Amino acid sequence: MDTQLSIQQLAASTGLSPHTLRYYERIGLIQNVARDAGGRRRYTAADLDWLRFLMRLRQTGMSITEMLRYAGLRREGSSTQAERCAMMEAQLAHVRQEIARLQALAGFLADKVDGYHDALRISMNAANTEIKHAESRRNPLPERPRKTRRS
Amino acid sequence: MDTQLSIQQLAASTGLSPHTLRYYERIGLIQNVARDAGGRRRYTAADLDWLRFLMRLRQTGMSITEMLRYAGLRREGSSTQAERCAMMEAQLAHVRQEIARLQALAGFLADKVDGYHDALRISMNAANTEIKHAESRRNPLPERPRKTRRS
DNA sequence: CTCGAAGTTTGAGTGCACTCGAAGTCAAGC
DNA sequence: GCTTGACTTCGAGTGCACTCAAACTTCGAG
Repeated sequence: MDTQLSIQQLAASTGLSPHTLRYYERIGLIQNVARDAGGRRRYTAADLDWLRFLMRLRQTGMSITEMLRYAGLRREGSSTQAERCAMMEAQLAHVRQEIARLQALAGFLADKVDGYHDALRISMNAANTEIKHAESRRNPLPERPRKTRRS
Repeated sequence: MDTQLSIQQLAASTGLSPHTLRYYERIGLIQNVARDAGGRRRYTAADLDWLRFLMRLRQTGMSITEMLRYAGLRREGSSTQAERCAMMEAQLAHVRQEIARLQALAGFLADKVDGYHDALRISMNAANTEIKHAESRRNPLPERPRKTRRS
Protein backbone atom coordinates (compact mmCIF):
# COMPACT_ATOMS: atom_id res chain seq x y z
CA MET A 1 0.00 0.00 0.00
CA ASP A 2 1.67 3.15 -1.26
CA THR A 3 -0.07 5.58 1.08
CA GLN A 4 -0.20 9.00 -0.51
CA LEU A 5 -0.61 12.20 1.46
CA SER A 6 -2.39 15.39 0.54
CA ILE A 7 -0.65 18.68 1.22
CA GLN A 8 -2.83 19.13 4.30
CA GLN A 9 -1.89 15.71 5.61
CA LEU A 10 1.79 16.33 5.04
CA ALA A 11 1.46 19.70 6.71
CA ALA A 12 -0.15 17.99 9.70
CA SER A 13 2.56 15.30 9.84
CA THR A 14 5.46 17.71 9.62
CA GLY A 15 4.17 20.84 11.31
CA LEU A 16 5.08 22.87 8.24
CA SER A 17 2.35 24.91 6.57
CA PRO A 18 1.05 24.06 3.09
CA HIS A 19 2.49 27.42 2.06
CA THR A 20 5.93 26.34 3.21
CA LEU A 21 5.63 22.94 1.53
CA ARG A 22 4.84 24.61 -1.80
CA TYR A 23 7.67 27.05 -1.20
CA TYR A 24 10.15 24.21 -0.55
CA GLU A 25 9.06 22.56 -3.77
CA ARG A 26 9.30 25.82 -5.70
CA ILE A 27 12.90 26.38 -4.66
CA GLY A 28 13.82 22.75 -5.30
CA LEU A 29 14.21 21.38 -1.79
CA ILE A 30 11.69 18.69 -2.66
CA GLN A 31 11.39 17.50 -6.22
CA ASN A 32 9.23 15.32 -8.40
CA VAL A 33 6.19 15.53 -6.18
CA ALA A 34 3.46 13.42 -7.80
CA ARG A 35 0.14 15.00 -8.83
CA ASP A 36 -3.30 13.41 -8.99
CA ALA A 37 -5.71 13.73 -11.93
CA GLY A 38 -6.73 17.20 -10.79
CA GLY A 39 -3.14 18.45 -10.49
CA ARG A 40 -3.06 18.22 -6.70
CA ARG A 41 0.08 17.16 -4.88
CA ARG A 42 0.29 13.55 -3.66
CA TYR A 43 3.20 13.04 -1.30
CA THR A 44 4.82 9.68 -0.58
CA ALA A 45 6.24 8.28 2.65
CA ALA A 46 9.69 8.98 1.21
CA ASP A 47 8.72 12.65 0.84
CA LEU A 48 7.67 12.70 4.49
CA ASP A 49 10.99 11.18 5.59
CA TRP A 50 12.95 13.64 3.51
CA LEU A 51 10.95 16.56 4.89
CA ARG A 52 11.56 15.40 8.43
CA PHE A 53 15.24 15.14 7.71
CA LEU A 54 15.29 18.63 6.21
CA MET A 55 13.50 19.98 9.25
CA ARG A 56 16.15 18.56 11.50
CA LEU A 57 18.90 20.10 9.42
CA ARG A 58 17.00 23.38 9.54
CA GLN A 59 16.80 23.12 13.32
CA THR A 60 20.56 22.78 13.49
CA GLY A 61 20.75 26.20 11.86
CA MET A 62 21.58 25.05 8.36
CA SER A 63 20.56 27.62 5.75
CA ILE A 64 18.17 26.89 2.92
CA THR A 65 21.04 27.38 0.48
CA GLU A 66 23.10 24.69 2.19
CA MET A 67 20.17 22.35 2.28
CA LEU A 68 19.72 22.89 -1.44
CA ARG A 69 23.33 21.91 -1.95
CA TYR A 70 22.81 18.76 0.09
CA ALA A 71 19.63 17.94 -1.82
CA GLY A 72 21.51 18.39 -5.09
CA LEU A 73 24.30 16.09 -4.02
CA ARG A 74 21.86 13.46 -2.86
CA ARG A 75 20.21 13.49 -6.26
CA GLU A 76 23.57 12.92 -7.92
CA GLY A 77 23.81 9.59 -6.17
CA SER A 78 26.35 7.68 -4.13
CA SER A 79 29.34 9.31 -5.79
CA THR A 80 28.66 12.31 -3.59
CA GLN A 81 28.54 10.40 -0.32
CA ALA A 82 31.88 11.68 0.88
CA GLU A 83 30.87 15.26 0.22
CA ARG A 84 27.54 14.85 1.98
CA CYS A 85 29.33 13.21 4.87
CA ALA A 86 31.65 16.21 5.05
CA MET A 87 28.64 18.52 5.14
CA MET A 88 27.15 16.62 8.06
CA GLU A 89 30.49 16.68 9.87
CA ALA A 90 30.78 20.42 9.31
CA GLN A 91 27.26 20.93 10.59
CA LEU A 92 27.97 18.79 13.64
CA ALA A 93 31.07 20.87 14.38
CA HIS A 94 28.95 23.98 13.93
CA VAL A 95 26.33 22.74 16.39
CA ARG A 96 28.95 21.76 18.95
CA GLN A 97 30.53 25.18 18.70
CA GLU A 98 27.13 26.76 19.14
CA ILE A 99 26.55 24.66 22.26
CA ALA A 100 29.86 25.83 23.70
CA ARG A 101 29.02 29.44 22.87
CA LEU A 102 25.65 29.16 24.57
CA GLN A 103 27.14 27.50 27.61
CA ALA A 104 29.45 30.47 28.09
CA LEU A 105 26.49 32.82 27.68
CA ALA A 106 24.48 30.79 30.21
CA GLY A 107 27.31 31.42 32.66
CA PHE A 108 27.14 35.13 31.96
CA LEU A 109 23.37 35.20 32.47
CA ALA A 110 23.60 33.14 35.64
CA ASP A 111 26.08 35.67 37.06
CA LYS A 112 23.76 38.49 36.10
CA VAL A 113 20.83 36.76 37.77
CA ASP A 114 22.91 36.18 40.90
CA GLY A 115 23.79 39.87 40.91
CA TYR A 116 20.12 40.79 40.78
CA HIS A 117 19.28 38.32 43.52
CA ASP A 118 21.90 39.85 45.77
CA ALA A 119 20.68 43.36 45.01
CA LEU A 120 17.09 42.39 45.64
CA ARG A 121 17.94 40.62 48.89
CA ILE A 122 19.71 43.75 50.10
CA SER A 123 16.93 46.12 49.09
CA MET A 124 14.33 43.86 50.68
CA ASN A 125 16.44 43.79 53.76
CA ALA A 126 16.57 47.60 53.73
CA ALA A 127 12.80 47.80 53.33
CA ASN A 128 12.41 45.33 56.16
CA THR A 129 14.69 47.37 58.37
CA GLU A 130 12.56 50.42 57.72
CA ILE A 131 9.36 48.61 58.59
CA LYS A 132 10.88 47.25 61.75
CA HIS A 133 12.10 50.77 62.64
CA ALA A 134 15.75 49.76 62.97
CA GLU A 135 14.73 47.11 65.47
CA SER A 136 17.32 44.68 64.04
CA ARG A 137 20.18 47.16 63.76
CA ARG A 138 22.52 44.60 65.26
CA ASN A 139 23.07 41.45 63.21
CA PRO A 140 22.78 42.75 59.65
CA LEU A 141 22.57 39.88 57.17
CA PRO A 142 26.01 39.33 55.62
CA GLU A 143 26.31 40.26 52.00
CA ARG A 144 26.30 36.80 50.47
CA PRO A 145 29.61 36.25 48.65
CA ARG A 146 29.29 36.43 44.86
CA LYS A 147 29.33 32.96 43.35
CA THR A 148 31.19 33.29 40.08
CA ARG A 149 29.24 30.70 38.18
CA ARG A 150 30.79 28.96 35.22
CA SER A 151 28.46 26.21 34.12
CA MET B 1 40.07 61.19 32.81
CA ASP B 2 36.69 60.83 31.15
CA THR B 3 37.92 59.16 27.96
CA GLN B 4 35.49 59.79 25.17
CA LEU B 5 35.23 57.59 22.12
CA SER B 6 34.41 58.48 18.55
CA ILE B 7 31.97 56.30 16.67
CA GLN B 8 34.89 54.64 14.87
CA GLN B 9 36.61 53.89 18.15
CA LEU B 10 33.45 52.46 19.65
CA ALA B 11 32.92 50.42 16.52
CA ALA B 12 36.45 49.07 16.86
CA SER B 13 35.98 48.27 20.57
CA THR B 14 32.67 46.50 20.11
CA GLY B 15 32.92 44.98 16.67
CA LEU B 16 29.66 46.65 15.68
CA SER B 17 29.68 48.91 12.63
CA PRO B 18 29.15 52.68 12.90
CA HIS B 19 25.94 52.05 10.93
CA THR B 20 24.71 49.69 13.61
CA LEU B 21 25.70 52.04 16.43
CA ARG B 22 23.67 54.85 14.85
CA TYR B 23 20.83 52.40 14.29
CA TYR B 24 20.87 51.32 17.93
CA GLU B 25 20.71 54.94 18.99
CA ARG B 26 17.92 55.70 16.53
CA ILE B 27 15.71 52.95 17.92
CA GLY B 28 16.51 53.89 21.50
CA LEU B 29 18.79 51.06 22.60
CA ILE B 30 21.38 53.63 23.58
CA GLN B 31 20.26 57.06 24.68
CA ASN B 32 21.68 60.46 25.51
CA VAL B 33 24.85 60.00 23.55
CA ALA B 34 26.92 63.16 23.99
CA ARG B 35 27.90 65.29 20.97
CA ASP B 36 30.97 67.43 20.49
CA ALA B 37 30.93 71.00 19.16
CA GLY B 38 30.53 69.73 15.61
CA GLY B 39 27.61 67.49 16.47
CA ARG B 40 29.66 64.28 16.40
CA ARG B 41 28.97 61.47 18.83
CA ARG B 42 31.24 61.17 21.86
CA TYR B 43 30.73 57.89 23.67
CA THR B 44 31.66 57.27 27.29
CA ALA B 45 33.07 54.18 28.98
CA ALA B 46 29.57 53.58 30.34
CA ASP B 47 28.25 53.51 26.78
CA LEU B 48 30.88 50.92 25.91
CA ASP B 49 29.93 48.75 28.88
CA TRP B 50 26.27 49.00 28.03
CA LEU B 51 26.93 48.10 24.39
CA ARG B 52 28.97 45.09 25.41
CA PHE B 53 26.17 43.99 27.68
CA LEU B 54 23.65 44.42 24.88
CA MET B 55 25.83 42.40 22.55
CA ARG B 56 25.90 39.54 25.00
CA LEU B 57 22.14 39.62 25.33
CA ARG B 58 21.91 39.67 21.56
CA GLN B 59 24.19 36.64 21.37
CA THR B 60 21.85 34.75 23.67
CA GLY B 61 19.19 35.24 21.01
CA MET B 62 17.30 38.06 22.70
CA SER B 63 15.35 40.15 20.19
CA ILE B 64 15.85 43.87 19.74
CA THR B 65 12.34 44.41 21.05
CA GLU B 66 13.13 42.61 24.30
CA MET B 67 16.37 44.51 24.68
CA LEU B 68 14.42 47.74 24.26
CA ARG B 69 12.13 46.65 27.07
CA TYR B 70 15.11 45.90 29.28
CA ALA B 71 16.69 49.26 28.41
CA GLY B 72 13.44 51.01 29.30
CA LEU B 73 13.21 49.27 32.65
CA ARG B 74 16.79 50.09 33.45
CA ARG B 75 16.10 53.76 32.80
CA GLU B 76 13.20 53.66 35.20
CA GLY B 77 15.59 52.82 37.99
CA SER B 78 15.84 50.34 40.80
CA SER B 79 12.09 49.91 41.16
CA THR B 80 12.26 47.68 38.11
CA GLN B 81 15.04 45.42 39.38
CA ALA B 82 12.74 42.49 40.03
CA GLU B 83 11.34 42.70 36.52
CA ARG B 84 14.77 42.93 34.94
CA CYS B 85 15.89 40.00 37.07
CA ALA B 86 12.91 38.02 35.77
CA MET B 87 13.91 38.87 32.21
CA MET B 88 17.42 37.58 32.79
CA GLU B 89 16.05 34.43 34.38
CA ALA B 90 13.74 33.88 31.43
CA GLN B 91 16.60 34.38 29.02
CA LEU B 92 18.77 31.96 30.98
CA ALA B 93 16.01 29.36 30.83
CA HIS B 94 15.71 30.04 27.12
CA VAL B 95 19.43 29.51 26.56
CA ARG B 96 19.47 26.32 28.59
CA GLN B 97 16.57 24.96 26.57
CA GLU B 98 18.40 25.89 23.39
CA ILE B 99 21.48 24.02 24.61
CA ALA B 100 19.39 20.93 25.28
CA ARG B 101 17.77 21.19 21.87
CA LEU B 102 21.15 21.47 20.16
CA GLN B 103 22.56 18.57 22.13
CA ALA B 104 19.78 16.35 20.83
CA LEU B 105 20.46 17.59 17.30
CA ALA B 106 24.18 16.92 17.75
CA GLY B 107 23.24 13.33 18.53
CA PHE B 108 21.19 13.15 15.38
CA LEU B 109 24.03 14.54 13.26
CA ALA B 110 26.57 12.24 14.89
CA ASP B 111 24.39 9.26 13.95
CA LYS B 112 24.11 10.54 10.42
CA VAL B 113 27.87 10.96 10.20
CA ASP B 114 28.38 7.45 11.54
CA GLY B 115 25.99 6.16 8.91
CA TYR B 116 28.02 7.84 6.20
CA HIS B 117 31.27 6.52 7.62
CA ASP B 118 29.92 2.98 7.57
CA ALA B 119 28.67 3.40 4.01
CA LEU B 120 31.98 4.85 2.88
CA ARG B 121 33.96 2.13 4.60
CA ILE B 122 31.89 -0.50 2.80
CA SER B 123 32.13 1.14 -0.60
CA MET B 124 35.87 1.63 -0.17
CA ASN B 125 36.09 -2.00 0.79
CA ALA B 126 34.15 -2.94 -2.34
CA ALA B 127 36.47 -0.82 -4.46
CA ASN B 128 39.42 -2.46 -2.76
CA THR B 129 38.00 -5.90 -3.40
CA GLU B 130 37.71 -5.06 -7.05
CA ILE B 131 41.28 -3.86 -7.26
CA LYS B 132 42.51 -6.96 -5.52
CA HIS B 133 40.44 -9.10 -7.91
CA ALA B 134 38.49 -10.89 -5.19
CA GLU B 135 41.77 -11.94 -3.62
CA SER B 136 40.37 -11.45 -0.13
CA ARG B 137 37.03 -13.17 -0.75
CA ARG B 138 37.47 -15.02 2.54
CA ASN B 139 37.55 -12.83 5.64
CA PRO B 140 35.26 -9.96 4.64
CA LEU B 141 35.54 -7.09 7.11
CA PRO B 142 32.60 -7.28 9.53
CA GLU B 143 30.03 -4.52 9.13
CA ARG B 144 30.90 -2.45 12.16
CA PRO B 145 27.91 -2.37 14.53
CA ARG B 146 25.99 0.95 14.43
CA LYS B 147 26.84 3.00 17.51
CA THR B 148 23.65 4.78 18.45
CA ARG B 149 25.28 7.92 19.73
CA ARG B 150 23.44 10.08 22.25
CA SER B 151 25.83 12.76 23.38
C1' DC C 1 41.46 78.64 1.25
C1' DT C 2 40.74 74.24 -0.48
C1' DC C 3 40.45 69.49 -0.25
C1' DG C 4 39.37 65.02 1.42
C1' DA C 5 38.09 62.08 5.06
C1' DA C 6 34.89 61.30 8.36
C1' DG C 7 30.91 62.65 10.52
C1' DT C 8 25.63 63.90 10.47
C1' DT C 9 20.31 62.79 9.35
C1' DT C 10 16.65 60.51 7.00
C1' DG C 11 14.69 57.33 4.24
C1' DA C 12 15.30 53.45 1.50
C1' DG C 13 17.38 48.86 0.42
C1' DT C 14 19.02 43.98 1.63
C1' DG C 15 18.83 39.03 2.74
C1' DC C 16 16.66 35.47 4.81
C1' DA C 17 12.83 32.41 5.34
C1' DC C 18 8.80 32.34 5.01
C1' DT C 19 3.72 33.97 4.32
C1' DC C 20 0.03 35.75 1.90
C1' DG C 21 -3.20 37.29 -1.85
C1' DA C 22 -5.38 37.05 -6.25
C1' DA C 23 -7.17 34.65 -9.82
C1' DG C 24 -8.24 30.57 -11.47
C1' DT C 25 -9.34 25.10 -11.37
C1' DC C 26 -11.48 21.00 -9.69
C1' DA C 27 -14.46 17.47 -7.18
C1' DA C 28 -18.22 16.60 -4.12
C1' DG C 29 -22.65 17.61 -2.14
C1' DC C 30 -27.20 19.70 -2.61
C1' DG D 1 -26.33 23.19 -12.49
C1' DC D 2 -24.50 25.63 -8.65
C1' DT D 3 -22.05 26.41 -4.65
C1' DT D 4 -18.40 25.50 -1.44
C1' DG D 5 -14.02 24.67 -0.18
C1' DA D 6 -9.61 22.97 -0.97
C1' DC D 7 -6.42 23.08 -4.24
C1' DT D 8 -3.32 25.31 -8.05
C1' DT D 9 0.37 29.08 -9.78
C1' DC D 10 2.76 33.28 -9.46
C1' DG D 11 4.09 37.41 -7.77
C1' DA D 12 4.12 40.28 -3.97
C1' DG D 13 4.29 41.24 1.09
C1' DT D 14 6.20 40.55 5.96
C1' DG D 15 9.34 40.87 9.95
C1' DC D 16 13.68 41.04 11.61
C1' DA D 17 18.11 43.18 12.06
C1' DC D 18 20.74 45.42 9.97
C1' DT D 19 23.07 48.11 5.94
C1' DC D 20 23.51 51.59 2.70
C1' DA D 21 22.83 55.98 -0.10
C1' DA D 22 22.25 60.81 -0.62
C1' DA D 23 22.84 65.22 0.67
C1' DC D 24 24.89 67.91 3.75
C1' DT D 25 28.41 69.62 7.57
C1' DT D 26 32.75 69.80 9.92
C1' DC D 27 37.65 69.25 10.94
C1' DG D 28 42.44 69.02 10.02
C1' DA D 29 46.30 68.88 6.63
C1' DG D 30 48.59 71.19 2.98
